[in-house]
Amino acid sequence: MTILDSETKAGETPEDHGDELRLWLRLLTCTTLIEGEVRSRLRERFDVTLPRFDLMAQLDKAPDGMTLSDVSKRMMVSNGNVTGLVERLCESGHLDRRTSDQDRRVQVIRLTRAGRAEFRKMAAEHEIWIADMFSDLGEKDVRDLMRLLAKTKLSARKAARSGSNGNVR
Amino acid sequence: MTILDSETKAGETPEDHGDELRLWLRLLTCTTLIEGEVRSRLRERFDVTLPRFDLMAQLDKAPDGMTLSDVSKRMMVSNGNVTGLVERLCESGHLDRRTSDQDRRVQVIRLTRAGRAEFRKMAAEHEIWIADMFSDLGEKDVRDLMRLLAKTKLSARKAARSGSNGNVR
DNA sequence: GAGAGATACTTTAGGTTTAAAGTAATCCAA
DNA sequence: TTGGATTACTTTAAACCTAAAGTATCTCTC
Repeated sequence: MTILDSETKAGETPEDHGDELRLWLRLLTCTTLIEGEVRSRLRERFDVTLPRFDLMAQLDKAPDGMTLSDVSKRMMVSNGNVTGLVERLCESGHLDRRTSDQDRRVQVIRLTRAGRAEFRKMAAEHEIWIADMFSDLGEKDVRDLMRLLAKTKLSARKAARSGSNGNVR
Repeated sequence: MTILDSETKAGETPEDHGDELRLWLRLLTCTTLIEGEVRSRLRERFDVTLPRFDLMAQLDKAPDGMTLSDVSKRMMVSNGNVTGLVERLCESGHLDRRTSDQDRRVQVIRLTRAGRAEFRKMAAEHEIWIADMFSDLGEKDVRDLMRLLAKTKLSARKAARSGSNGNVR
């Protein structure tokens, strides 16, 4: 469809990256919008913060527990952040934490019975909220978005890897 | 393409919202990934935080300045947050702040000459980073994503409006 | 089995963020 | 024109978050 790629004659002129920037801003807006709404509903409805909910969501998918490092990687947050979150959730009785037998550096955390029950209750409503937010999208829209975002994720991850260290070009 | 819509016989059974939930998680992952990368590059390359950069980006688009409320709405963050950010950016000489003549409650902020120059320098690189992150997407992918995210934004905003107050159903 | 390096986690300092309460200025209706 | 409501911003307390430095433990090589 494109008549002529505007960048065919090498990188002389400063290339136009406006489209990608606008796309990024739109992506960010969508996420911020939804995240903010979820955050405020979690607080109003269950008096829980989003990070706590997210952490519990990770643990709910791991009946045998996770190490703090696992959580940190999955949630894409720093180690120190997880330490604090876990501490508070243990104190409130949602989480159980114990040192691994095999490796005394490792802390294994898991949801307590009560923590799991509370999470399940929240998750059920949460899922409806999310469905509501996306309700104007058709089935094909959802499929397309899934595909395009998967592609985006791969693209971004590649750029992140090559950009932060090796620095090609 | 769908043989039979699984939800044709009314809302008896708990409907399946798994697709939307997965879509939301993927959207969140993409944003977190890119945001984290941008954050770390801004720090390494320019020793500036992402919120500061975002605020300056808003001001760069408003040569006549903005009120704190404007900024707060645009950035979708709380008022108190903006107060602190602005304070630090004024102190470092990037921003200029003065009380409106018409309305003494209002603070108008704008980039200083130095602040604008520094922002432009950062923005130029930032734009390349973003383009890089999306570089595996074709032109059509970008167009499609723009369209679908616009639709998502409208859908989410509608749900947010009806959900937080009116509470239909 | 001793030491170098890696790994898992914690601590620290500083910045960001929110919700909620507080202050000051403006608006508006009786 | 006066008093109540609204608006713009600030302050406060608590949580979140990161990067960087620190501690404890493990692994691996010789």
